[in-house]
Amino acid sequence: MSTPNVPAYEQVKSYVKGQITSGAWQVGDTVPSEAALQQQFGVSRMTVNRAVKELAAEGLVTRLRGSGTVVAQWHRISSMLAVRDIHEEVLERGHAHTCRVLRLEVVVADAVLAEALGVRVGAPLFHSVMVHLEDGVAIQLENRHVNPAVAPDYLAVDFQTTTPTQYLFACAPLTEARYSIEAALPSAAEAKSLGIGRSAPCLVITRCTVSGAHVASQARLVYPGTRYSLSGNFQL
Amino acid sequence: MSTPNVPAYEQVKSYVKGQITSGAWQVGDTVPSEAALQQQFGVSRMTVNRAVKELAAEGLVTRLRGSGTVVAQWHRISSMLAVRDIHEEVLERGHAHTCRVLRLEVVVADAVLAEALGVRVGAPLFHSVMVHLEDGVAIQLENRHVNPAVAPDYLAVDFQTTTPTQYLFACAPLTEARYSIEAALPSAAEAKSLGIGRSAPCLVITRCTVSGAHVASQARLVYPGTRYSLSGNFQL
DNA sequence: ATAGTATAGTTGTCTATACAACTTCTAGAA
DNA sequence: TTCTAGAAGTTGTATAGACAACTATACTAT
Repeated sequence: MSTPNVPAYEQVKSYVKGQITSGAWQVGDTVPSEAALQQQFGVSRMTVNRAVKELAAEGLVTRLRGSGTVVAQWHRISSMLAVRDIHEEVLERGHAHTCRVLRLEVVVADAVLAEALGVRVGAPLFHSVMVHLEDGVAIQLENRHVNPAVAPDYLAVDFQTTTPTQYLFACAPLTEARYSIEAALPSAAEAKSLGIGRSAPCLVITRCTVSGAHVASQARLVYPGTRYSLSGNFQL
Repeated sequence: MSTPNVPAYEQVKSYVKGQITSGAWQVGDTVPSEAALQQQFGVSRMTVNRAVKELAAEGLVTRLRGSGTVVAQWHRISSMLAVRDIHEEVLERGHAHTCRVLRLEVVVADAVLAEALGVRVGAPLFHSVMVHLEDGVAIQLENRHVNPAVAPDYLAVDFQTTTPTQYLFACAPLTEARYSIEAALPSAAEAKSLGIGRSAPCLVITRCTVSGAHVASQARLVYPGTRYSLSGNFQL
């Protein structure tokens, strides 16, 4: 090791990464074999293996047993897009988060809800509608249906101190989540609750969370487009 | 190894993952140490280390040297959200992708563009506006400014066969990308080009790609909300 | 010429060991 | 009681070696 502070495998990673990002190694080019890198850096094969394996996990290279390693086609333009708990997000910006509960009730599952939550038509479901405010400004309307089998005490939760997401996490471990993001206009009720016009475009996130064999809940999150945007970045 | 086909480290991973998703180990609980798991499974410590290290990379557990491993506080319902090349996305759905180029020209950088692309005010920039169609239906309007230093031949590209993203990838390796997603109404020109009304909400993705020292390009991608949605899912 | 076989090269996994870096707890000293 | 030093426990990194699984190539026999 030349520099004791930087691990050897990181040095190998940096080297390979540098060759790729500089354009020296083009897409489809073969990356030196582990044996070659081992000689070049004077480290053990396991160390080289770790370096290249991690690069493969990051999507920079593609490995094929018996064949070799090549520079990958798409350095994932896909990136981690965090859809986080609104409470934490607001707090992290150093602002105050408050919540106004508009509805908290038991409803009967219609065909659509029954299908989505995996219950029988006519089965009872918990339903909550609340507005989340950041420094007094409404930034999210949360319309949620909850499976009573997963969170039997949902109606008794104090949503001033606990968000539905937090409570559901505590009730049952999450095993799967599906979501979609689209642009849409708010319904009349949603517009009124958010204090925006009916023609104001909104980001609508629909999220369905699964816990084991049960669908835990389905949520429709409406964000006024003028007050909220998702952002992310991607490096290397 | 009980089953020769499944690697030992995968068995350890499955075990730990199962304990977490079943709720047996709650958030904050300590995960058995590598030495304990080593004894339990009768494998070497390196194998256990790989298993738990990968779980940490996946975000299921948090590790702290000297202290131990605990079940992670994953309020990050984060997931890979793929913002992909429109061409491939349409082809993958088995549909036909066509493209209508509306503008392809040289413009002079104003203050905003100069700042975004890291060039001087007044410097020349390439500007393209095109509509992408899926089976003849407009699904994306792409408004892009390109740094000539990165892609000097941008104006000569045949965008019927090559998308700007593909061409820019070929020109210069991507090192960084920033993007944001918001809901907005289209401008009059955008609405006309997409064949939608001015009051139709749209998903707007703004993306800035960096290649080495240069900002390669900045793009504004407008998707009609009624025809497009981003979706993803997250497991385990 | 073609098909099958052997061989070299490459990656995937696993072991046993070693040391370093860090945290936590405990026992002893002030 | 309070502080400090040390011991024990835990994770991070690295090594040398081994075998398995797979690919690609070259060679041989038909």
